[in-house]
Amino acid sequence: MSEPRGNGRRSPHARPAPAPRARLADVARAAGVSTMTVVRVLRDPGKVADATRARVAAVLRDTGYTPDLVARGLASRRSGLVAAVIPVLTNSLIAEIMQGLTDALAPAGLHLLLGASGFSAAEEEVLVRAFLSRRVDAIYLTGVIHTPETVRMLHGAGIPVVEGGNLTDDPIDMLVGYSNVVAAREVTRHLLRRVAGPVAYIGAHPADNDRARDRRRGYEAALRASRRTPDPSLCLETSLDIDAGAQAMGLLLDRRPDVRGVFCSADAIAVGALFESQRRGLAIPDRIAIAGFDDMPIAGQVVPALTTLRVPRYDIGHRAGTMIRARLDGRRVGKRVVDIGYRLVVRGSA
Amino acid sequence: MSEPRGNGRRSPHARPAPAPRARLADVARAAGVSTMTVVRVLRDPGKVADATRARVAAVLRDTGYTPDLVARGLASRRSGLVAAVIPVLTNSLIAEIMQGLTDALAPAGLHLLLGASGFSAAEEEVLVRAFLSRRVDAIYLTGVIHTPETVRMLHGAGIPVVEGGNLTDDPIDMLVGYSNVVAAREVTRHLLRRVAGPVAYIGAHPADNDRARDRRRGYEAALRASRRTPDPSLCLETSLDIDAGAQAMGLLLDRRPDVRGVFCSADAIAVGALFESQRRGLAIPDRIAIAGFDDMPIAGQVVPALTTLRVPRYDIGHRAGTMIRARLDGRRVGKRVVDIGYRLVVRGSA
DNA sequence: TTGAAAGCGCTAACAT
DNA sequence: ATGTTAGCGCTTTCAA
Repeated sequence: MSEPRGNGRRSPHARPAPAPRARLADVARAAGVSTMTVVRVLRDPGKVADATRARVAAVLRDTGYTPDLVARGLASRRSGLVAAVIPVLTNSLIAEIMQGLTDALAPAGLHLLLGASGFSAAEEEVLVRAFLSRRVDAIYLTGVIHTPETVRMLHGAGIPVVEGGNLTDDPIDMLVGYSNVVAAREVTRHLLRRVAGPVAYIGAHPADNDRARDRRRGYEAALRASRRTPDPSLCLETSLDIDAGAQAMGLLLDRRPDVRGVFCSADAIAVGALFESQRRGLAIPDRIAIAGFDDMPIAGQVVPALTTLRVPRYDIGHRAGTMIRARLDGRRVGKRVVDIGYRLVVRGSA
Repeated sequence: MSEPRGNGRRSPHARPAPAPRARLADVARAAGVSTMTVVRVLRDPGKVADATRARVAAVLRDTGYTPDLVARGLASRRSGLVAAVIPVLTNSLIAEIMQGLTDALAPAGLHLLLGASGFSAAEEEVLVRAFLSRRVDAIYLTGVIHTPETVRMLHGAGIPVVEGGNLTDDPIDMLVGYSNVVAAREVTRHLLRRVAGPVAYIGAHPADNDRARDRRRGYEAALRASRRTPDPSLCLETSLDIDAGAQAMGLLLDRRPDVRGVFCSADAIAVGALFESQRRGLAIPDRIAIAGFDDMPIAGQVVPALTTLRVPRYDIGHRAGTMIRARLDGRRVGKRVVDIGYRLVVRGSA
């Protein structure tokens, strides 16, 4: 026989003691039924007699009962939580993927637990361990580079895992991405066709970032395909933002005034490079051609507009969410690896 | 006497059955101690005899025990989860606030549960209800406009709440922000001093968005202070992105070719407006001056660079996280309302 | 220094 | 159509 609770709040300065939440047992007692009947009214009202249902519903309303999802999670072994590990929150690309993911998950009552690894596989491992401890129902990982321990834990966890944003031969489980190598090769090939002189590369640091790494590989592959040798003095690695892009472009122009084209591994970098070129009075694309990657909204607005590669980022997240839901619902996922594609967008800058 | 579990996995196609996780009781049994002793080794090793501690530690290592945070949450009434409700994930401003928040929370083992309301107070209410059901330990809300029901639930929940990004007379609990009205007035006043002709306003839709609403109010206040009357044909409301900003600027220029200055309620809009002006061959700032709000990274890079208002967005999130941690640790928070300030940044565009 | 017992609020499987 | 009985894996309180 459980007694009303709520006695003995601890802090003397506590604000007006929050009324203890009604539990299932409280509702059941007030309605004169068992907890199971309340549960049925909540989940499958058809199975309960009209009179009983009405009585229980009234109590439910009066008490403002809300289920305790923590308790439910423990009992049902389903937390209703999906975790995503991303490099940083402040990258608009990634943010769009997350928006797609949360939009796909929300209708199923699944909530998004977000962790930022700062582009570190080691930090990703820490987050994955913590999320598994929280018994998340599924995990989304950015990219395909992970520590062996991360992969081991994930295999052992027996939950759906989606890697996003790139392709790989041995995904942990499911994957939604596109070939960064091939896409970057295509952009670079476009530049090589448009430009007579040297074509440079400015990209993000590739450590623990397979997208950046593969984009550089694609650039180099395109050079070799056109019988040029990748030249280290034409390749810069920097941070993933506008300011860094501008600065890197300055460095490049100082070092190699003969450069005639630049492939930037991200639009943020490309836009910075474009502005720096403008500040130096270089005509785009005639004196120097610039191409980016991602097709961020700004790419279409800068003057001249940026030639870039469009990636369906929102779709990556949404598709990942859909695959996760399918698996949690017990359905088999036909294609565990989805190549979501991309498209070269030629504009004025190259 | 609990038996080893793990019998009877359901799906016939299930991948290699994940080994059942070790529980506290498993570790205790293997080490020949009680669960409490294991807990002590984990939390307060000094209180356990050396020999016992070594034995337990070895088992802990061998089994790779990780605590079940769901069970812990139920028993301790602390989920270790902090929820944040934001309008959208894809706004870089908000993303930086979230980065600050998660950076402040992570060291305390607190995880971020993120929900996107799509600028709808009703949707925010849905999310708050769901998060309370998850027994989150604290909540961060974007802005100061909420439904009465949201406020009621939050008051009743008895957990720390931080509203961020604006000021208000009656915060729900704690608040970290700055006066959008005063800040916008200052930017507009700057424009009015620099420009002879009409000064227009392009802003985000103000419904359920108090920051946008207040920035418009600040604009209008500055006009009145300089004895001008706000003119509806000079005020446009649109979406919060570059494309929308460009389009709105086009509309404005068609409608009021005499306009000489524009205050945009966000840098994203301002940058779009700037590009549209450039496409039309209008000199900035001589023919038309443009000012933004937020000081996003791009503001300093566009040519000419954007006059704008700098807001310490990362700090808003970080400070909010610090306040939440303080309260969860049982410390009293001295200033429950923090005016984090701002700074007018004058650059070439106005 | 160590342990036993009683929950936390819910779900699941099996009664009736 | 409704109820009963055991847990889920941990924390908490009280004892020894």
